Amino acid sequence: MPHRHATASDVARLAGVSQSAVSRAFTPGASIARETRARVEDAARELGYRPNAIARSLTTRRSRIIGVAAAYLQNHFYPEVMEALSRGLHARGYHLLLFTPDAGRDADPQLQEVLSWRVDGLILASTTVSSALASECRAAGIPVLLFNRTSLGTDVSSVTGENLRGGRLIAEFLVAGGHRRLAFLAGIEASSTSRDRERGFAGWLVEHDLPPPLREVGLYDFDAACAAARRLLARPDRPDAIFCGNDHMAIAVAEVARHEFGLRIPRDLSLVGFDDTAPARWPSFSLTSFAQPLQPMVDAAVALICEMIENPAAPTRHEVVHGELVVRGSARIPPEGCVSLGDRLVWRPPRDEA
Amino acid sequence: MPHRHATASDVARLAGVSQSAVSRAFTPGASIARETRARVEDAARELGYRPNAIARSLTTRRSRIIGVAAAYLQNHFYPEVMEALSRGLHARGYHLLLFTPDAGRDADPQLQEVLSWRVDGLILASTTVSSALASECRAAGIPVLLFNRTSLGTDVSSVTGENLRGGRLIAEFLVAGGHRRLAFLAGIEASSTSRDRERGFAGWLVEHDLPPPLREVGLYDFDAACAAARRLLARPDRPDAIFCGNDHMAIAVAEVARHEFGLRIPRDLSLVGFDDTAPARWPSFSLTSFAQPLQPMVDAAVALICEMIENPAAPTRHEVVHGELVVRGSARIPPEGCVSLGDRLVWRPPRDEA
DNA sequence: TCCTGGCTTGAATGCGCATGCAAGATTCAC
DNA sequence: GTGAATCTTGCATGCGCATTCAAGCCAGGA
Repeated sequence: MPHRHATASDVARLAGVSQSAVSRAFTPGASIARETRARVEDAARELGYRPNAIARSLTTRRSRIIGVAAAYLQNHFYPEVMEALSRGLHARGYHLLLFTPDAGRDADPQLQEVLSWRVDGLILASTTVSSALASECRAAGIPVLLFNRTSLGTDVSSVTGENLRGGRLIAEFLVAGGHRRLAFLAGIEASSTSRDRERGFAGWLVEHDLPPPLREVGLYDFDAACAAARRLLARPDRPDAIFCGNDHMAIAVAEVARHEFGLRIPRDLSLVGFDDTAPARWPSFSLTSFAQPLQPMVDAAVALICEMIENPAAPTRHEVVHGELVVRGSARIPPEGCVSLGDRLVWRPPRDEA
Repeated sequence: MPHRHATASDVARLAGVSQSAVSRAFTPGASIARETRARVEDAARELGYRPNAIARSLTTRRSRIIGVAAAYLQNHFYPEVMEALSRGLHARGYHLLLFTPDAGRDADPQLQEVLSWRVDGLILASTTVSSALASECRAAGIPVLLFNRTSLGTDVSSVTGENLRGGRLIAEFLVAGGHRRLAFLAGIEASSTSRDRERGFAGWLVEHDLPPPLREVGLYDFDAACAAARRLLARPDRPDAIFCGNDHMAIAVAEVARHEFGLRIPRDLSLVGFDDTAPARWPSFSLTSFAQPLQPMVDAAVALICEMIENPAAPTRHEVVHGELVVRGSARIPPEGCVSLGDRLVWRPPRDEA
């Protein structure tokens, strides 16, 4: 019953041309007479013909598919990334093969399958690859791009936000706000984002002869972050400001602080997040957060992966996309340094005119 | 520089067998001697061979790819659906080609491209197809499944939650809680979910000789829902209970009610949502919401699309997955009818023992 | 008129794999 | 020990398309 799909040969027969002509009619820039193309297009329309992307990929050896990994879609940040990525890649003629690795470890197992599709490139959001697989990809000429992660031992290109600077800035911001009992809520410890944010945060404090922050691990998970918040807030030397590794965890901490400990934010506790996701803007949270600008990051990723596809021999690159500390109501606001930027309030260290 | 991928012939040469043997070694159930398979596997390992999925698809005429559309990823519900779908399809050996149609209209334009990949099936979440394309798909033998939507004029299979019953139940719940000035916040008016929820809600009221609810449109969009909430709450005959077409909008309404109108929930205003997404469980919202059980819905969708692939001639089906009204703190709780179910409190109409 | 060069076109080929077919190898029953 | 049944195997072919190559066509210059 299911009608077979029309093939180029079917169209050729109807149009009275060769199969090659049909192929040329659907290949931009191919050598074909205007009139012939029109005849082919008519016939194609009549038969409902669309070139078979699979067959095309087989001969051209380019699939025009990008494998995209996204674990951790619970974090509002990533769905938005997916959507933007999808649009960006589409605009360049690529399709998007989605897979969801298990959170917290590298994407190897699922990656293997995706590689059998001879994807033109690989974008890994919130995951990493093993070095072994990364070099296998390099040998096979398949560009790999880490999004919002970098890889330690392995030389893989990446697009990230300013994790290090963000961490430093937040330390300075909280200290400028008068806080001295600081804490950091780490995400997944193996993740470069969590490490860099912490390194920036703790590093700035050390450099300024301030005690290192308290520390708990929230695994970038809501429930784990709640548990970490309970431990942190139950301490006799309860911190008066917490920098949370991302907004998702910051919201968890806010909930626990308010509803379980009866704390007022920011009077009793300042909270700063990272990512500036949609819920951060909801008045209930009004979260001060370091913004990773989504669209620029995605644009950079799309541009970079396309360059890598065109020139697989190019050296790896690490793009860092500039962000801002967006000031809202969840953390005490220092007396100076706030600047309005567009419709947002951002914070710049007062000594710094930049 | 990029090493070419090893092919079945390369492996065959190394293993001293024919290319057919290699193919059989990678085809479960094929007729091949245990020892031959071992030899092939060794050679394959040595060369880093993986069967080329594109070539395989070309010959088998099955791509083992499912096209998945997801607009509206802002709503927490859909990222979770994507993740579950990805896992479910993966478990059955399918891959997932993602595309993101423009919200609020049918997925036709992008669908055309996806069809050129000869996908084995199509799952559309929060979108629909035009009847024209739907019948084209049927003619081509490509199963189409709507997820969380149904299609009016067109005969396309679907998996939905109990939109109609949910709407009725919520009406009954709010009336049992003593409310009389009810309002409904619609999503996208063309969407079947919004229509069905409203039909259930308003229908129950009419049947019980109660006045129809006030009505505003929030387009399933946060900002639009905020604006709708402002209009609703500024009325002289302000409603004392609002049923919001989904949680995403309910949160918008909660924010406006609290932070712009100074209302207390549920003392001044009861709020009920739909979907029971993660934020509904956050204490700040503690949203009473009709749960569309994610995993059962996704399981049903995966099972259904697989059946449709195996039997393309089967008649269309409309699966409705049973849900519950989860009672939390955002709406006044009727004196009776609450039942605890697992770790949740759900509401059953008191007269009804089911 | 003849030749040159630019456009178009079709035939032929191959991308990498699965599979029908027939031949060869092996096993089993008798 | 023999014939039949069962397993394995390689050969050949085709999936639908892009692309190379050579041939055909036409316009323009000599």
